[in-house]
Amino acid sequence: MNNVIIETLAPIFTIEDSVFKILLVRKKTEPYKGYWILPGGIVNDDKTINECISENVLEQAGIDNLNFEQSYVFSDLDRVPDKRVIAVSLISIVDEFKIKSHQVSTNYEVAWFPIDQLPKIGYDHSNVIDVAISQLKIKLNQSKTLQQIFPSDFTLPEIQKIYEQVSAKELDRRNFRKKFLKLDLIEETGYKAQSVTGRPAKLYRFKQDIENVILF
Amino acid sequence: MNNVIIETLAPIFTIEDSVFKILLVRKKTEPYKGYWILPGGIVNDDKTINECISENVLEQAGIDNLNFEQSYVFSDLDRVPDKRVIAVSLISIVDEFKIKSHQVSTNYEVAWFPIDQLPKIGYDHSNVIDVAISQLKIKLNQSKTLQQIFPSDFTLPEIQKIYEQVSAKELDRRNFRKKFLKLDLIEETGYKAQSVTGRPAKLYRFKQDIENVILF
DNA sequence: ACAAAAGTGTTAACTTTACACCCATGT
DNA sequence: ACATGGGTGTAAAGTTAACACTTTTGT
Repeated sequence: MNNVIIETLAPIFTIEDSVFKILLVRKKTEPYKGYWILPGGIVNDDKTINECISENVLEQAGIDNLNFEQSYVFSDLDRVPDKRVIAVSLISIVDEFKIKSHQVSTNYEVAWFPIDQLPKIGYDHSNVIDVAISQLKIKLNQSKTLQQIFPSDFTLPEIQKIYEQVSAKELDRRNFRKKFLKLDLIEETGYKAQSVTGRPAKLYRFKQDIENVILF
Repeated sequence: MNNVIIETLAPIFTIEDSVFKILLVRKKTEPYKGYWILPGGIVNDDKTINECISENVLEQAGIDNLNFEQSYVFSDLDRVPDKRVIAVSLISIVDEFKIKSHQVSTNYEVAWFPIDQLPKIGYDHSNVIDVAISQLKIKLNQSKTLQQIFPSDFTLPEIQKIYEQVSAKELDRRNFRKKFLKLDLIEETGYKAQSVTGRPAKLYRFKQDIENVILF
């Protein structure tokens, strides 16, 4: 006998003003009515897990064309009340610009939360989010992941702040710059960022067809 | 409607005489009768995926008390003929000594194959094995993984050969030795390996409670 | 002119690489 | 005694780490 249901869950991350954020949707029905949960849904027999999560994220969060990478499978017997549901979690990383220009409205209440200021989370999704965050930090050591967050212009201080958060220690600005530039992954755009205060930083972009190298 | 079945699959690796091997079982029934496949089985609603794979591996391969780490989820619609089966693959790494002293006989035909000399493989398990091998190579850069393969004595040339296979390039013996010893993970046992030819190598063991560091 | 953050260069410490000879064992 | 593979040291090149002053902008 086999009453196992399989669902997908999508921790979707972005960075806004050097703050890591995750997208959550508010649950409209019991159980956990009013709580925030990850987008996702049941896998039917005519869909792969990638098709399933893409459709659910579009329907619930209004974002299309994301890339997903497998995070982890959660199979505890009591992770969903009264049913046996195994969850496959799939991480996506999206840039600020894509969200602002492409996210469409849905029938769901959707919001981005800083990862250290999460609301009340339903089911075992706190656990799913914790696992995804620790994997996100590992992924951010790869140049291709960084490129997903910064497909267009960025400044070196912005990137430095990411690494200071990921490694939880401060880095020397001069050494960071030297090391990063030596990798030969990025080039100056010739433009400068808008400075809020202080000297404006140079804007850089990733070169085309970069290698996926370990950064730090 | 939901006719999705979930199964576990276990690529189990060991190293014998510096050769990477994987454990396979011969399928006794159609489809793929006579082909070799990974141990594993259907997940019922009263088992986590870890419980499921542990029981299946014990029953089929006769090995108990393995540690498993998630590899990947395979959800292509046609990966199993006539049914919709999603597979969760879980890698285990086991040492030669444990196999020889603890593996018990089962009703299955079981064998270890060098990973570059695989037999005829059933279902999509070639693909599952390929994914597992590439992840195994990444894992072998961690000290804890190496310790799983060498819980007791080993020689430095043995370990060097592993890295030469993983990185597909030759390393200098003197530099390898210096770098590895400097990590302060291992200690001399005072004994020497049996030499087939040439000077016998010193035997080392891992220290207790080592850090899980990146090796190369 | 001042506050705020970005940009830049040099030196010392450390790590990595390249390289050749001797040692312990079995035959 | 010889063949085979293991063990050892040193010097040059490259990388990382430590450190302070100047520049550009907004107010």
